Amino acid sequence: MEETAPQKGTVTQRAIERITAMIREGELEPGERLPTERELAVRLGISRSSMREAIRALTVLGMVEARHGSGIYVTRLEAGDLLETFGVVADLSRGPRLVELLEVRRVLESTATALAAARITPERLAEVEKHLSAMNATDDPEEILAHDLAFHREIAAAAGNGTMAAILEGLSSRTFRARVWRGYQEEGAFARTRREHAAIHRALAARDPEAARAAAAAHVGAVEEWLRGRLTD
Amino acid sequence: MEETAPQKGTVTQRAIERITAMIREGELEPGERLPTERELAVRLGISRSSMREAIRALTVLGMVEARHGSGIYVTRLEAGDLLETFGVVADLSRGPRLVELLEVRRVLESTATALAAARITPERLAEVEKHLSAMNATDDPEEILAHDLAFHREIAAAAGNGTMAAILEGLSSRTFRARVWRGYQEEGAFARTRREHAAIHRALAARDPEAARAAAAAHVGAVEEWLRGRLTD
DNA sequence: CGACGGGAGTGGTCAGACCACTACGGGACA
DNA sequence: TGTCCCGTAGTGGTCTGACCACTCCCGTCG
Repeated sequence: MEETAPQKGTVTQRAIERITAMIREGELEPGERLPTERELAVRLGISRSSMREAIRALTVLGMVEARHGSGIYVTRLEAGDLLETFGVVADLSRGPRLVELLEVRRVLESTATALAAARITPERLAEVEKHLSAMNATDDPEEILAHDLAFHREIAAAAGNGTMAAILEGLSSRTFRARVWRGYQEEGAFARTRREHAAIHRALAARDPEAARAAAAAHVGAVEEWLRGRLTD
Repeated sequence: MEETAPQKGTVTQRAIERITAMIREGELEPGERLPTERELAVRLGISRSSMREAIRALTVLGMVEARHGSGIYVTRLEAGDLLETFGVVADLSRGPRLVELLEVRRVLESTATALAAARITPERLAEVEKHLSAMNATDDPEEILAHDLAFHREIAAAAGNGTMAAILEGLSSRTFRARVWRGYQEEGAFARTRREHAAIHRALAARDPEAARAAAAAHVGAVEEWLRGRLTD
């Protein structure tokens, strides 16, 4: 029936796949600039509107970045770039799925903390200590949360697995932490959190992976348990 | 200087945020149909082209699904829908990051398998057995790979954490498995893989979480080690 | 030699038209 | 009376061409 082209799916979808393939096969290197929207549209034989939709899709996926007036560029294609969308899951989750997310975080965070205990450099450990003190030196919830995030981020980075760190980053997205943390801290969990952070830091300083794993698991597990209880009410 | 609207970011970006907010706040329920593209464009005071780009972005994020001729619908918003994009990381990763991905998978897969050992139902265990036998009964690599995937998928589902299962699904995306698996199996790892799968199954049947965790970790770890060695060549 | 100003080129937005497909209901038929 | 079919209204999908906002570079002027 058809003449030449199989024409499966929408033209935009095909454009997305074509460009994805070019990036995957290495025809387009990280940081490299793509042809213009107009040129890409001509090359693939589609309209500029459709091409723009494809570009938008790739932008959301973190594969590509558009700079107004300058051009479209391939990102560094690192885990952080590609996993930025991970945060939406955390943002849109409610009820039981928040517990699931914490469960995943407990598993990954404990592993990352254990790895960090074995690999962390003195400089980075100092950074961790900095955030720990800053966190204990203020009463402003916003500031506490910020240092709390930075504390764990530093540890995740020290674990040496960028992919794991990127996933953990997504699991701690601002709105997620704010939603869960608020209720947790309102019930006077400050002291407990402080003790747990101190325990994690001690394990890191002692270069004790097993203790670090246990401390991190307990830390996340505490929030997890609290949330579980709150859901059954 | 400005009159009324602060106008931060592009209009498309704002549209994405507006609709995301509507979904997050529950104004739009899962499965519900959105207003027309044309209507949404009018409501937010932007052109249809820009609105279409916003819709495309939300489609890629798995929050929304467009059906030609019918309308735009909010997805079920389950972990599987939202984490579909996770696969692109696996598809675009090369070299050291493949090892990182396997490291993450080892951690999550071992936990999921341990949970499954404690929770799996007889029916689901029968499914697992089915794929195990099917995998051992053929020589066609394609078929083996398919049953291999299904074997682990079934176990992940039995663990009862949909989010974890969705992440693992992304880590086993077709192209990823094909790329890594091919080289691994070509070196005669069939027998080894078979033994490891059998060990995992035994642990599940025995309802032994610790054994299951160890077997799964060893299974993924074997591939991980092989890949590590191949990268240093 | 350096600052600067303008123009070419890029992504961002808009408008309006038409195409492809779905869903639904009214009419023809058994 | 019931069933099937097909027309049609309405939806997403695509195209065109125009203009705007911004970046970057190069030639000019001080």
